[in-house]
Amino acid sequence: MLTLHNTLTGHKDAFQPLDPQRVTLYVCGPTVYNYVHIGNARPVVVFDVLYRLLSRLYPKVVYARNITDIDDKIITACAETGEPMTALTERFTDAFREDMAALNTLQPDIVPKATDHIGEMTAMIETLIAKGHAYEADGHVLFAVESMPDYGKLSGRNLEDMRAGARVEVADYKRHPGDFVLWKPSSDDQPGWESPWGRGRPGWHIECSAMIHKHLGDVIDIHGGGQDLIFPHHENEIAQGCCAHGTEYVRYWMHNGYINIDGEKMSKSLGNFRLVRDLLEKFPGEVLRFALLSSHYRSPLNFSAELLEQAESSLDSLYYALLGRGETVHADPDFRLPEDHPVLTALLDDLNTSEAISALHAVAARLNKAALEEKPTLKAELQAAAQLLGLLEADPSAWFQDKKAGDDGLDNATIDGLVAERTQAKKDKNFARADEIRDQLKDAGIQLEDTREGTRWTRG
RNA sequence: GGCGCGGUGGCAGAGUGGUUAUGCAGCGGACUGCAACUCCGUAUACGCCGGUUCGAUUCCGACCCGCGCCUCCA
Repeated sequence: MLTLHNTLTGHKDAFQPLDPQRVTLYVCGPTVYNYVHIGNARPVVVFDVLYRLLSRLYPKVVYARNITDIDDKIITACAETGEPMTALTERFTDAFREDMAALNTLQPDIVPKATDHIGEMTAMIETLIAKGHAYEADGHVLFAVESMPDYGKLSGRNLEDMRAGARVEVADYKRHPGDFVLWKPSSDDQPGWESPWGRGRPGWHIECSAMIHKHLGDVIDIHGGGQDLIFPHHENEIAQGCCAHGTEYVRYWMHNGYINIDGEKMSKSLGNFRLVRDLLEKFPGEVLRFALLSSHYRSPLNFSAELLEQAESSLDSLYYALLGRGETVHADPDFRLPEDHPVLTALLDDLNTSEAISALHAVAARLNKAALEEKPTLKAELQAAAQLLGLLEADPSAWFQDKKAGDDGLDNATIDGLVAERTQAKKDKNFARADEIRDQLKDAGIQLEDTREGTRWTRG
């Protein structure tokens, strides 16, 4: 049984899909005005694991993750670069797709773009106005939070507190300080679309509600995102979705914790972010993925070079188990991971990825110790279990040989030649020459290992 | 001010009312021509103070410290 921590209830709940034949998952995607940082990547990787898990448990999972390609930050970025909006957003959408692919995440089934859904958004806004949940004022359309009795239920706040705690100047056309924009007017130099309220553009929250409604339905099973989206974004989505369609909108809300740098939240506004793109220059994507999964998704994760180095060492040891001691082992193609496998049960417990990784190491240890005839099954077990986490999908020898190719200035053929020369030297008991070659390669970052089946080499 | 989260061994990081987390790094040993990999063994821990209990890192209360949201943000 799968249990998930639901922000709405505040504790772990048994997951019961509305329709077990069609589980629906929506995750908030990026606003494409910049390259994404590792904090943006965390929910993508976390919910990728959830997607893999759900796909094992249910016959059909529909996973959607949006692209926000209209937003004031985008307009600002365009003004700075002088680039047309679609050129800029397409550039960063492509970059996002590439970066996430490098982290070995699966493509969602649906990747809707906000600008393709302006019609759905205006239709939803009209519904909200018709039902008395929204009003037009000063060229804007605003959601009236007081029209919704349980507004604030996700983030645990009430309207009185919000009025008292308002830290920003409230626009005078708002009936209540908590009222939020559904549609706002665009000036002539800003991107905009014709609407019943004049030329304008959508507010931030409406796109997700409209796209969920169109692609997934009136009610979805799981909606995920970063903790900072709980308020106001997801609270307002609930308001829109519930009030427009008279449903509960989302049944399970899941939120991942932040990534910190030196104990402080990593964010674009603080300027202490690490771009995925830059990190990929130094570490394989799988190392970044492993680091992101090394702690529980709801805990803060302190990001550092040491974290990545430890992740790489740990991942190496798992790949070493697959690589073996020189013997040739083919994974058993008929192996199927049992329902009570420790890696699976760890993930079923609210995605306990650190425990799952621990269980992975236990399988690797058994594989390392196993008799040759037991290795095909254990190798298949390790790969099948790791697949749930999106790990260990590379060829083991390619993992070691290719991961830092180019750093040492040696191509694989040259290395193979030196290794062959050393093997001959060893045969001739010329250990001085053999060690000289090994030291030379070691200085270039290449380790040699003598196995029963011959010498093999690894980078990094 | 309102709401919420967390403080675990050198580092990362799970978990539990009594029994080894796990990984990385360290130390000792086996293997090896020497190494590497692997295996075996091993040290170091649960913020502080009370309470409940036969027994608490795990439950309860107070305190200290750190962090987050309340405003764009994964």
